[in-house]
Formats: sequence, structure tokens, C-alpha cells
Amino acid sequence: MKNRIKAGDKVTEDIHELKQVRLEKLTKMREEGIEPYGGRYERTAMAASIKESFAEMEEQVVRIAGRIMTRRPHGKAGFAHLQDQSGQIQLYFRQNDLGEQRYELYRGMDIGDIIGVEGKVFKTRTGEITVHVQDFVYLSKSLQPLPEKWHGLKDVELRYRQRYVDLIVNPQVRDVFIKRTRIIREIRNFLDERGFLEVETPMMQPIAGGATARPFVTHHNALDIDLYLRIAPELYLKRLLVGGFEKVYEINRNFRNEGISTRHNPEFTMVEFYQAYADFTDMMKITEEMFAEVALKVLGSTTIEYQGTELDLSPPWQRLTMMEAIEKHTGLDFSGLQDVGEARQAAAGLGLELDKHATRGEIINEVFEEFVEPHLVQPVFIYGHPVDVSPLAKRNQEHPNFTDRFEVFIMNREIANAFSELNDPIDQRSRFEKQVEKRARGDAEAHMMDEDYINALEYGMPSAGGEGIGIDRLVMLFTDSPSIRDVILFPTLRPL
RNA sequence: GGGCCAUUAGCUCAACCAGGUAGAGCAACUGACUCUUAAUCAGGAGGUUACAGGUUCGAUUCCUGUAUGGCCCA
Repeated sequence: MKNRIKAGDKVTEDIHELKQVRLEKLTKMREEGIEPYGGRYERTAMAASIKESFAEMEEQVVRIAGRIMTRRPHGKAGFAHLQDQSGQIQLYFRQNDLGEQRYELYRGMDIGDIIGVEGKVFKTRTGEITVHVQDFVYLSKSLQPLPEKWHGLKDVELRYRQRYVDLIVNPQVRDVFIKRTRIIREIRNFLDERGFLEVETPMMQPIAGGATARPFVTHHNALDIDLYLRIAPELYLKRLLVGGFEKVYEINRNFRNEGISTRHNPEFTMVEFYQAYADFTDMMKITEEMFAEVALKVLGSTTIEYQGTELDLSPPWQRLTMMEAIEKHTGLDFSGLQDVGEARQAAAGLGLELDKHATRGEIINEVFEEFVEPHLVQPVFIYGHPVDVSPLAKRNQEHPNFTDRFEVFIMNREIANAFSELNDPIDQRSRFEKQVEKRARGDAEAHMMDEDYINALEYGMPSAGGEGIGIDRLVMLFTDSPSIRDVILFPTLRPL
């Protein structure tokens, strides 16, 4: 572990020299009657807006506020850069304008200090738009030295643990998170415009359903019951279809108790949406349109570059059944292998190791994940998943061992999952029962029986199409981020 | 959970291969400088080399373990 500020550090002991110097400056300011932690400061401009409309702003007096990022004092005049949320702008301080005491305050200023500035906009001899400071006040004295101005903060662990520092010194990080917010806003707009109603369903659930994953467990003291953090909102959203809401969606966090990787964070954000009287083909159209529209609005193009690969999001996307995709990439035609034994043998021939309980459908899914996914770069709908791995999806009418389900793959990653929703309560019960059997065999990810959900289906759920899209992975694609931690402000880390 | 890699000044990095007691830039400190911009110039300071052991006359360097993180795999 590096010598870094930790929660619970005994700050009163062994204060670092650099911090000690700043504490002394703080004391001196107070002795001179200058409050280092100021209050309200009314601004009339932002750094970026001054630069954008310099023609109108020139010679105007502006009030701006932000953090000092550079400092170049020389003698009785000097410069600094001030950073606000919009960007940076240069400041020019002169002893003649400020008087000796104020100028000394500038001389003692540290990188990281937050000040409010009043001054006149002008352009320096070298052409940089600058605010000629007439007066300034302290809004916050910084006690910690910031990372280097040139290289920024590179230590990834520190960047994640102290995101606030990362955000101060690495402007591209701020851009990623602004984009994230805009992406989510455009998804909302897209769904709102089409008449979907945004709802909120439980994050704490007595039965964790709607996905294949291990849940986190928590405890409610007053009720004295264990509750699960949700792994998906699916079963609640479909209860709302039963209740008569015909187009609903939810954008919120899900929690899955599994490993952490560049593509997995224990808490992550999904949008799930459901449309009554639609089916999975409608979901395909919505997905293509949504991705294209969000890309166009946020990035200005439906072509994006991810880690050196150009991706074309413009509709229509390729559509391939899972069986076709397997045949294309392995040469195996499972439609001719109706028997589990034959399927197992074929998979073994490809070098795949299988669970001894694996069903034909599970084998097909395994072969797909292992041998096809790595080839799926451009956006593609893979549809027709085996019923064995799709306990909540409606069966295909012609091929009842398969479902009317699809997943979207981009850059080898599953990014969306959708299907025609299973609304037959009797079939749903038997699917749950199969899941419960798997659970009993030790599969902690298999579904639990949800009697109330069955009860809801028994009242009658309209036919519907539904879909879930992983927001974090989408943001990764749209911001060219290699790790999910780059698009989550405070990713899960082991505490120090 | 497994494999590989990393951890040196507040930050970014050297020195490690071949063991000889740690060096630079930025930041900070002192001084000079009234349009600079990675400001410049001069000076001085800053280290339990993540932690704990081991080998050795001597360990940042070699070995073992631990911690945290990264990448890959499950």
C-alpha cells in the first residue's frame, strides 16, 4: 500500500510536511482576518462561455469561481488558471491593481485552492483569453497537494478510490461521466416519447428473480426477515403489465453477487422495458432505433469507434438464430442432433467440457457462448435460445424447445436481452420447477419459485415483449472505455 | 478461486537484469523577476523503496509470506 490518505487516518499525528505548510497558511489567513472557507459567490460567467463569446465579453467585468490549477507568479504580476465545471480560463494578477496585501495572498495561493474572482476579460499579448483580476475572495483553502499537472493521476487504484481527485485533474474522466448522464437521459426521452411510463419497483425483494445470478442477502430487523437485493426488476415490471400498465420501464441498479472484472461490477445499471401486445420482433426494432438515436444525439453519429474497431449502429442489424450462428462458426448443425447424447458428443468434439446434468439446450447455449460469441463484433441479434436457458421467455410456436428470445451482441459482449414474455402460468410454473430442481442440485444461480408471480400470471398477463439493456456496457461502448470501472463513478473496491 | 504483473518522495517515473546503502521532473519551500503559459533563473529540503520475514558482511534489487490493485482465465 502506498503512503496515501486513508479513511480513519490519525490526521492529528504525523501530518505530512506539504499539508503542514498549507495549515500554516490557513492559520495566517485567519490571523489577517481573511476567511479561507467562504460562502455564496454570485457568478456571471463560466470559463468556457467567456472563451466562446470573447467578442461580446471583451472588456466586460465578469465574476467566476473555481479551482486554481496552475500558478505562474513572476515578481509583481502573475498568472494562474482557474477551473470550473465548464473548463479552464487564465487569470492575471497585478500588484498595482490589487495592492500589496491582496497580491501577497495571490503569492501564497496553492494549486487546488478555490476562489471567486471579479475581473475584466482581455486577451494577452500571446493571445490567450484571460480575466484581469480586480478582486478575489477565498472560497476554500485546499490542504492536500494535487497530482502533477502534466501527467495527471495515473494510478488506477487511486483514481477509483479517490474519484474526486481523478475528476479534478483528468478532464477526460469528467467527459465520460457527462456522456453517461446524457446517454441515460436520451434513453429516457426515447422511451417517454413512445409512451412508456417510468416506474420504480423494489430493490429489496423477498425472492430474487428475473435473472440467472446469485443475489446479495440483507436483513430487515423489524420484520425479522432476510431480503435480497434485486438481481433484476423483471418480475415486478411484468406484474405491472398484469395490473394494466401497458408500457413500462425502469432504469435503476441491479446487484449480483459475483466476481469483479472489466465487464462486471457487483452493482450495475439496467434499463428494462415492457410493451403489452408486442413481441420480441418489436423489441428488435426498438433496440436498433434506440441505439441509433442515442448515438446520434450524444455522439453525433451512428458510427462509433471502440478500442480501434469501427462499429456501425445504423439499422437494420444482422439477425441470426443461435443455431445458424453455431453452424456458421463451428460447422455443427444441432438441428440434426436431437438426442442429448449426440449433442454432448458433438460439443465434446469441439473440446468443450460439460456439466453432467447439462441438457441439450444448455449444451447448445454453451457451444454458442464458447465458440460464437468471440466472433460477434458488429451489432447482431442472436435469437431463438433454447427453452432450458430461458425460463421466462415464450416458446416458439414451431419449435417449442426454443424461445422467441434474442440477445444483442456488440464487440463480443452481450449488451441486451429480450423476449416475447411467457404469459402461460402453467408453463411458467413448470419452468420454475425445473429451476428449483437445478437449485436443489447446488446451482445457486437458478431461479427460486415465485408463487406470487404465478398468481399474477393466473389473473392473465397480456402478451408482451420485454427487454433489458446493460447501461454500463452501453456507456463503455459509447465512450470507448475498456473497463466498466471507467464508467462507474465509484466502482466496488475492497476497502482499505 | 487460479495464473501473470505491479507497488520507490504528494504526483509521474529512474535505479533492480548482473546485491554495495535511492535519483530526476512536476508540486511544495527560500530568493530574483509587472503579458507568462509544462514560465524562467538561483538555492535548499523532502524516502521505514507497500508490509512481515528469510538469504547475505551488505537487500529497492534475490527468496517466502501478507495486503492492495491491474490484466487474463473460471
